[in-house]
Amino acid sequence: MSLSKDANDFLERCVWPRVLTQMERETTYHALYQRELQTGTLICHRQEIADSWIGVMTGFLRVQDTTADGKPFMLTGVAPSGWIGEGSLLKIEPRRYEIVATRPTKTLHLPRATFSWLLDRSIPFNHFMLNHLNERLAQFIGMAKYDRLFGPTARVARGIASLFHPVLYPNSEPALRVSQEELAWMVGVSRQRVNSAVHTLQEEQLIRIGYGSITVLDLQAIAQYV
DNA sequence: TCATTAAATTGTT
DNA sequence: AACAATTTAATGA
Repeated sequence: MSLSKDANDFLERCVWPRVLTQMERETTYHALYQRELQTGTLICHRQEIADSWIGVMTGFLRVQDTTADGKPFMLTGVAPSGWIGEGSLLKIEPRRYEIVATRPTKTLHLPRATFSWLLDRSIPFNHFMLNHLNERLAQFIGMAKYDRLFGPTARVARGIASLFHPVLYPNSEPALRVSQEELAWMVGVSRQRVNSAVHTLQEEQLIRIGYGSITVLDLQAIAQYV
């Protein structure tokens, strides 16, 4: 079976393969395939039936929809080590959103057939999936709350915290490659506001700003920032 | 390895 | 939104 070394390293960092039996893991790994996307590539189109569960090895994905007047707006971002699209696999209906790579990105895909096969036979996989969905739900609820109650700096903090979510993105590296522009899209504020927000957060020793990257120094404080 | 250049990103108005 | 400054990545001697 011919997964790249990158893919194997990536899978070792993921949680769900660990809950499978040896046999299930082998079958699953055999079905996985890899894609490399250039900046701006649409990986999932709106209205199409989802055909795979998508893991981000490197890069960054933007999940977006468009408003009535045609302006795209970002729903969330997917950082490396995150998986997206399970919601569209659990039902058979057209996607309501589209997914775009915001930079060169490597993805790993688990085909729908294999995904369903795991759901049908593995209780541990179902437990993983429930937990995964629950964490994502909590994330969206948190986002809605912050949008209504707190100012832009807190929302930026919320956005950063969500990308460092230990369950959704079990990343080993402390630094995340995300530009301030990507953060701005994600949180729904201007890039200028993100710029000033990250400087405020840096002064408070909560994060460190890098060129095209953010390092979280105190995840606990970032997640609760008001 | 170093210097040069282009591209990306940040910082500021 | 526009512009300048800065950092990185790529290229070639």
